Amino acid sequence: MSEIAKTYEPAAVEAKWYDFWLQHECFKGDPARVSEQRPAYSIVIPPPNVTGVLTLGHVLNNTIQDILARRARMLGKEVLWLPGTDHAGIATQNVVEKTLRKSGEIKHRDDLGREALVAKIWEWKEKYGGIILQQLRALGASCDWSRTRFTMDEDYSRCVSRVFVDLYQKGLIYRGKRMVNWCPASLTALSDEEVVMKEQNGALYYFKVEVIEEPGRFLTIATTRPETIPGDTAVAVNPKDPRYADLIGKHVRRPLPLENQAPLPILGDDHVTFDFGTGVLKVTPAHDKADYEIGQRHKLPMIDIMHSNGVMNELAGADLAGLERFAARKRAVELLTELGALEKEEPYKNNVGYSERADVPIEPRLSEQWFLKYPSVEAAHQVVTSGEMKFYPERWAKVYDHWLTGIQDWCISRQLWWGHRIPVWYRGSEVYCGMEAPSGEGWSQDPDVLDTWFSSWLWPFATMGWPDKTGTLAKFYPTTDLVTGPDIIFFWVARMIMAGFEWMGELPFRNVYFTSLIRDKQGRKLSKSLNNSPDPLDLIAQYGADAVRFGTMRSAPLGSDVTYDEKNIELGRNFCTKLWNATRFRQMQSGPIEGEIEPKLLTSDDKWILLRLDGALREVSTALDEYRFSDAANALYRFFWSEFCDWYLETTKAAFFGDLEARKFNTLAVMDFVLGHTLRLFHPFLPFITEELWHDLGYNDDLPADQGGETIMFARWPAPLDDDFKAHYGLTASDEQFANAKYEVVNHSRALRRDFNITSSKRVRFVLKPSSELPEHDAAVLRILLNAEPLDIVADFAAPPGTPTALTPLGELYLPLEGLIDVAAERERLAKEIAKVESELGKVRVKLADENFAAKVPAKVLDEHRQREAAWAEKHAQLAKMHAALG
RNA sequence: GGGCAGUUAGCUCAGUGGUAGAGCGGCUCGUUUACACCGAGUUGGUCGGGGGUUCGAAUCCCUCACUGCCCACCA
Repeated sequence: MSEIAKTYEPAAVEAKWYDFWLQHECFKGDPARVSEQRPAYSIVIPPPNVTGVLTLGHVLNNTIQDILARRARMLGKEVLWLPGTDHAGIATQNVVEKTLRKSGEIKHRDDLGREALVAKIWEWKEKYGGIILQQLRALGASCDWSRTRFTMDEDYSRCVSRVFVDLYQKGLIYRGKRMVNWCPASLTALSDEEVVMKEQNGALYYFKVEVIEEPGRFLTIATTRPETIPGDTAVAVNPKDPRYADLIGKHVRRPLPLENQAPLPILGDDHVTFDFGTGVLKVTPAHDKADYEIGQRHKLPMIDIMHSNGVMNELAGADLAGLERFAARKRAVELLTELGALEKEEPYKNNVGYSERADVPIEPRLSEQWFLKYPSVEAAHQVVTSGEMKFYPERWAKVYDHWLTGIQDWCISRQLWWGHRIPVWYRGSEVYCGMEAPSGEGWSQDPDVLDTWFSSWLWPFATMGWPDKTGTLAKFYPTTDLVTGPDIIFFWVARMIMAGFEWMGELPFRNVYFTSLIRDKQGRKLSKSLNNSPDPLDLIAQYGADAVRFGTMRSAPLGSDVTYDEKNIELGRNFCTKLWNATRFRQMQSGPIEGEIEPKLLTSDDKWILLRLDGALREVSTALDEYRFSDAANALYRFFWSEFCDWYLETTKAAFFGDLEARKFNTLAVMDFVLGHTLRLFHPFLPFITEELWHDLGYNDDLPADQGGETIMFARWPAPLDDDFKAHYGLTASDEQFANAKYEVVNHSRALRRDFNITSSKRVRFVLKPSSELPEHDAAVLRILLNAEPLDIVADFAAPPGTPTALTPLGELYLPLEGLIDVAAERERLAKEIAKVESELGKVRVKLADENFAAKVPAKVLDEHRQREAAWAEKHAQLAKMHAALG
């Protein structure tokens, strides 16, 4: 308990409490504590790249995880939120190589060689890796840092080898010469998922070739890649195509290169479509996936005309050899033109596969690689379609299903140095696969490393001590929730599910929450290169971590993208300030109090706010149960600002500043009840400020440590108010209605002030002619909310004609203006009011007059319309009477 | 080419059959002691177009348009 400062200074408060939590080991997940009474809740962080720095995407993702983890703790669960980083093979090697080149240390990785470069990357990792984990602390992430893992930790690496060997022995991993996606920039094979399609403005080139058996007869072929002509080994047409069917089995003369005049056979293949280009396809089995398959079907030779870096080799012919592939394309077109073979060139848009990392077009290339036939596909498929594992939003299940249905073998080897080395050794024609090097002389290990995702897919259990299934793994696996971006649903989520079934015999997590994508105001993804991605640490420094968290949560709905707007963060900051000041107001009235709420002394306002609190408790819990974080945040915002501050707090002033001293204690007790619930309800969203205020108000002092005595982190999650509670305190719907009616009187008074230009700060006399007796407290509240001096409650008030009047649910409210009475003006004002009422009344009456309506509408709706009509009609009658009284 | 989202106030978005909403912005007024990072009031919408179902449609159905994302071996 200490005095709340005038303004909230997030930086100091955040550092103080984060240190406190760490010192008290509040984030620790201990399997020994798990029991039936204390169930486990676990979540593994999607490991960011070691090279990563915090982005708004991470803020969104990790705030959600933190909310889930903190709420689970408050619900009395033993929580493990396990953090860590991913070695991110290709990305990290690129970053470090680039750094070394920039500093002039090397020109090329070969300058260092494999071992030295890997050592350098490790050095770099120790120094800069994990910056992002430090940054997550600034956000308030309650990860169990003592369990931080890295995908290249020694025991993690053993897990990777173990599953490789296992899969190899099961016959699911094989080595083969296949067409793969080759990245000519990174000089490695890639998986299908690492290739992104991009639309290109290219050209379609039409060139002709002569049929050898029928001199003078030419075929025209359309291609986007004329530079691959030297690699052609056939020409294909559809056998059902009447234009060309007779040519199958004959040959054409190869147009390029000039020195290779070996004829190309014309063959029939169903893959060829009639209506694309000319219906004649050049077949280049070594440089196109589809052509490769045609080649296989027809046993065509393959001519690889390119080096691995995309430069044409000597098989491309003297004219093209040595040229980079796109330069070669230009040259090939020139050559075709010179030969008179080029018929035309049309602009053409097509999709080209790009290397996701290096952002260059990939080259289909035949090479020796390791492949994996995915394991446990059926189980992974079933668990989602059956609904045992739930996706949020649900529609991702369909995407997942579709991918799993058409799944191809996974190319898992990479020609890189940074990563898990493939656990296979060769000696002559002998091959050995094992976790350790084979004994004996002359063995050499496969030089390739594994795809990064081949280690990431083990994350949920390899981080928990697998293959030892006791301890952590026994208690915390399967994890409860996974929170990640939909962009890695195939890369990571799907594969983790398979791995979970394959090695744990069980799903790895029960629920998957896919986060929104954050875009800028122009709808673009946030990215470094566009420089449209604000640094979350700057935002935290400027607005406070809670503000960033709350602003982000409030604006990120389940299931759709969000547009980033700093205004949202600002709103978060304003909200924290509001929370701070409202709490300060409580403290200014009194220090901590002893004792309970006295039911008999509850006012209609007290009952109203308790019922509104109940509504908020239900709304927030339900929303969180359904992973609707923005709805939960909005409910909190609305409750606290629009209900607690705007109305309830103002009514308490009747007790605190008015002449009803007797109610002061009870009002404090109600405030403490509401604030105590509110702070706990807010804690997962706003961990720092709630912890600070919890202590400042002294709410921690009378609770034992495991109920939030030392920290709000372990305070009980507030349950909705039950029926016993409501009965005990006499909370009924009619109390709520009465309070609402009272607040409506206030709204009417404000409208009157507006109409007669009386500012809200000016104290004026109001007279209420009550329709029923008004309790003393409510009169006092009205006096304060109306800013009336005095507020006369006069049952038989006879207002001078022309006195501004409003009809309220509690009676007629008068604004007697001495010397300012203007009968004509008041008559006009009433006429306007009447017109409005008549319009509403008319609308309802039109509906009710419709025979169809009355006959077909449900009774409930009909009833509701009749009530509405009656209400408007009554109002209309009263207004008309007042209008008539003015003469 | 296939699939999935979305289109509501100037902006960002709620609203799944019954009186169109919130926040921000704009405008007006206000330093009444929790808060000007505030309070009070006010201004903004033929709910993308067209058709249909219904007593009644932002909401259900059909269709079109536009935007975004995912999947796909027409070179």
